[in-house]
Amino acid sequence: MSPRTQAARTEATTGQLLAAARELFGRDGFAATSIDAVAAAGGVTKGAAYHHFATKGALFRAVFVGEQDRVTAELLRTTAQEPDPFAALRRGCRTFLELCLEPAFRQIVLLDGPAVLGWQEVRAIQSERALRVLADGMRVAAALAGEPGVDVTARAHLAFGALCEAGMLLARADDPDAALHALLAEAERLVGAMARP
Amino acid sequence: MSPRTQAARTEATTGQLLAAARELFGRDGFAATSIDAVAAAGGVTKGAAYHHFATKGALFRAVFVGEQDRVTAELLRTTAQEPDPFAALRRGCRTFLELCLEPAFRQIVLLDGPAVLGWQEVRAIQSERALRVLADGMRVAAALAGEPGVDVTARAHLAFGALCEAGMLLARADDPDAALHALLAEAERLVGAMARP
DNA sequence: CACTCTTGCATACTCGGAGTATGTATTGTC
DNA sequence: GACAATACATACTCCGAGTATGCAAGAGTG
Repeated sequence: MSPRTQAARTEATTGQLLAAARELFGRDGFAATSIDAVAAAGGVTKGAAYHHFATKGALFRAVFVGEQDRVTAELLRTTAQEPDPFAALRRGCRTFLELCLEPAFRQIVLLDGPAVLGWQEVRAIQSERALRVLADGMRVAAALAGEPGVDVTARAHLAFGALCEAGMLLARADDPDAALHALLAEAERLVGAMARP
Repeated sequence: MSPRTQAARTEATTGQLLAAARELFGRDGFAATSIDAVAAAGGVTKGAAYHHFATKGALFRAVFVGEQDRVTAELLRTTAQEPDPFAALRRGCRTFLELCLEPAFRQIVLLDGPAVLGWQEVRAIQSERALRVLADGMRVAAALAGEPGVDVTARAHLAFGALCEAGMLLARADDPDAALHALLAEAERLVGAMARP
């Protein structure tokens, strides 16, 4: 190997580990995935994993945050093109549900996340990410609908919970495409209703 | 001990185990609870536990089903007194959120359930219980609102997801009573909106 | 009411996986 | 170039899920 800087080594190793962890956690779930397996899949040993991540939960947390960042970026990207706040909310629903079509995303974000990290931790992570985007969107929409300055955090949470459930429901549908349309309609209805006074 | 019938012995032992399991799973979570601990708390040994429950997951499943039955019974009891379908739906929201005030209920039903049993299994269990009550209520309400025969399963799921999220949100509120009122208002709004065309 | 057969349960294991201790090589600093 | 710090590997410990086996106490049959 060519000599590299420490930062580069760390970057490379954690990158391998995170990629492998996202793969295995996403496919087999947190409980059924061992650190050894992740390390092996990442081309390193358990020692390396424990050098960079204090615990198995910490590794999972990093993967979880990565997924959250992905959703947030997607949400910001797709909704930015919608000038109308309500249209942006609907577009956000669609983006989120489309992400839920990935089994790994569902497993990590919707199933294991809360159980492994605790709800409080998950909430803290999401508050600055997807939930923030949703709440911001609802605030703008509420202002447009003639109810400015209202506190939308609770509404955003409820709507988010509904979206997560829709995502899981979508997963096991016989015809995902048809289900996506039906659930999307319901979700848009719901979010729209929540965003108005 | 006085000589007893086999059925009575089984009944007693599984009862002890389920009570202890509900206590420990509810307090420490599934992962942090060992079968040994449950058995000890129930006054028996691991052997007894594994005689009646094939696996740790099976024991958890039994506890989970017990909680689901509890919710369902409570929902049926409290909503039965409401003559108006919409009032019954609102009452159901209140009942559910009040149950969510119990930490053990949240831990078992909302946090660990999906991760341990898988979403599909959880859905199957709930479909004949709480979700059924909610869907039935929404069907009646939809019929009253002039949209009879509509398929409300998707809506019921979304509303249920929102309620679960509200339950978790309620848990960490500084003032649970005030939060209960605020969230209840939002939840009733949401369920009401979902139940109408 | 003997005699088996089955069921309920305890004790004694195996084994895999999370976390730790320690050694070694590589990089960064003076 | 010596010393420190960091990145990583190897070799453990230990706990807990699941298994094997043994035994005792109902339950069916003559």
